[in-house]
Amino acid sequence: MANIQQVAKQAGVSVATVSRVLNGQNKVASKTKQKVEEAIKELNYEPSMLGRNLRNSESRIMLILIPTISNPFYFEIIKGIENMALSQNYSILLCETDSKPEKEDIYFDLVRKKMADGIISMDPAVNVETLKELAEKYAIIQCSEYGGGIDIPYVTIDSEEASYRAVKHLIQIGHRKVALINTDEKFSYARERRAGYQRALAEYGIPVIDDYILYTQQLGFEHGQQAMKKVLALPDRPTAVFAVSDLLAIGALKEINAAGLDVPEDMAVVGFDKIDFSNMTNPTLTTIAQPMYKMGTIAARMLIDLLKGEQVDSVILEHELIIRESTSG
Amino acid sequence: MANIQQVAKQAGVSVATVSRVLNGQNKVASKTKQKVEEAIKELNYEPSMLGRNLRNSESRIMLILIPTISNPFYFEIIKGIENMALSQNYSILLCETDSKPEKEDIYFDLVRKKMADGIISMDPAVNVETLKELAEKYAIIQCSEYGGGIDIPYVTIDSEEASYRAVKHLIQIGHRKVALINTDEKFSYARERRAGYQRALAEYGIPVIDDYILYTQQLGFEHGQQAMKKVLALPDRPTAVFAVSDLLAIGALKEINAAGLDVPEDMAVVGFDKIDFSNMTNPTLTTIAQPMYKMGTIAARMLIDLLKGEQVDSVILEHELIIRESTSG
DNA sequence: GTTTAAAATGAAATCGATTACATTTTCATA
DNA sequence: TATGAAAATGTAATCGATTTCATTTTAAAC
Repeated sequence: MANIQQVAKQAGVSVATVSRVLNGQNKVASKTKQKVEEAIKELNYEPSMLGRNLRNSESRIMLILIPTISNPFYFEIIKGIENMALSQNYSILLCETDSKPEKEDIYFDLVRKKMADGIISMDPAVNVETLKELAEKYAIIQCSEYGGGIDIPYVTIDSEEASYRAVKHLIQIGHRKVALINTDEKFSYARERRAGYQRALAEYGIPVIDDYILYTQQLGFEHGQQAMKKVLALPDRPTAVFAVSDLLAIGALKEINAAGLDVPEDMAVVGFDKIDFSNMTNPTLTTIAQPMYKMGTIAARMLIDLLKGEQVDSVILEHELIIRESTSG
Repeated sequence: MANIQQVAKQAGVSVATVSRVLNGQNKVASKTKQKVEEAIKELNYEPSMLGRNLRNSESRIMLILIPTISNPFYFEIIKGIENMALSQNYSILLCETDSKPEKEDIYFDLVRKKMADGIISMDPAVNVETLKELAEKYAIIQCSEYGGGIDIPYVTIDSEEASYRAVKHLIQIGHRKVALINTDEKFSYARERRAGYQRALAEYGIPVIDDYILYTQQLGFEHGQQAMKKVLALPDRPTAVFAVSDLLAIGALKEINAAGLDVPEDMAVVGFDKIDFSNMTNPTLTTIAQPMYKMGTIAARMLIDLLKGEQVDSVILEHELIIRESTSG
């Protein structure tokens, strides 16, 4: 575990010269450079990030805030973030909040303590006040989710429009009784997706029936099952259902199967996110694809720019309706 | 962004005293302590991990090496690791290798550069030579996977026994033609699972048919589909299949459905891992449950102990056969 | 009021790098 | 050969904490 002093001694130069060789920018005579490189090799020297980071007042770590790692929705985004980060010599600290403020706080502290340089938040449940406050002093990007009305740069898709298209698709293939399985409207995307749902209905002159709109606490499989149970129990049963996440939709799928009904014959289903598993179910799931990998790379790029002190603007990416078996018998 | 000097000045004490208050162990007069705490509050001071880490020659970060984040198998393990790590003031750096040595190397470098204190490797494809070399200087734990014959502590289950039980279950419910969808036997667990498969067959006097053993490159859904295609095309078609991962099994399930066959009537299926999705398929999947959360906490505990310089022994955990619809009509 | 041991506190070194500034070397030119 | 600018290198401060060792303060015992 040699340090820069020892390398300098071994090469017969000063630490400044070794540092210059290490960082490459400054001009060092090629003969000197060679001596230093030999010394580095001989001593098996690896520069310590601890020293470098302290001196540079940075950690080269970005913190990724997600509610839970169990939702595959985040996979591709994380991959995108990771690859961009890696290419810029950043590492990522993956942090599950479980949507709990206490855990959130632990992670925010990491930034305050300079363990991480900035945050990419994908947690819709994040404490908006704290985030806002934090954003005044630290670099923060919101990814896929964003708290409305805060001045923190974000990258996301147009949820309202995506939802509108999903529901329009259902109407166009003949459905007029469309249920919506939504989550808590404290989340902006939930409000937007309901708005899109209503816009599609309105466009075709279909009245909104309150009983057709279900709310779940979370986006998981079981919540989809429970919501679907209620849908199936409705007196005037819908013929189609749009769930705001694939996991919800897959839960609904399972429940419909369990009730002995056929998808899409008796009940068409549309999900949201295009997670890997949406293609593994039987039938495969019609869903809205978000450009997740790209979203990840952009979020990471934005954070890095922010850290460099550059001006960063929010980005809205394209989405796509993927029609599969659950809406096309 | 106050530092310890400013706090000391504000409180009218030396930095040593502030440090002592911060770390709590040394005795500081309660009056002094109060002064310091007030100064900390007034200046909104947060100790910098950069300074602390340099001084302590540690990063308080552990590196988690996984082949890909796309396999839900790792979820619970990661959660286990994270919670244990958090409780001991460690953070985790999640690193996807994509089973590529180049990416692996980038992450190994993080340890060499003291960006991370140690490694929990869950990557069976990891370069064993490099790992062995690294283990001489750094703290490393193998989790769920382990390269045979290396002197690196691991936590895992008894794969041979688990596989034996899975196949025995199939035999006991009446199957004598059991296919095995395995992965590359360069992985120790693949060798062990084949051994367990053979032991079960042998115990019931069933000859091993080479054609019934399939090998896939990876553990993913598509690989399960492809392997199942081959199984279904066999002249003397098996009546049951044991896949060494749930994703493979789910791929197989899909393929069997696509062929118009019924599970478990025409083909019983057993998976391995008990990922969340194994309960969302139709039919639900019989599988081997590994105590993943526990495995994660133990791995983290072991790494922390290793970092403290303590002696650490390998651990083998219990597994459990979960019988569900795919083997019980 | 001394004496003395224990408790509290402080001064300064240290961890391992980077970098501003000072100094030395090189080398083209007069 | 002397000159001076440019290039190369070195010295030492710095980042922000912890900790050893020395010093001062406290308080108990006589």
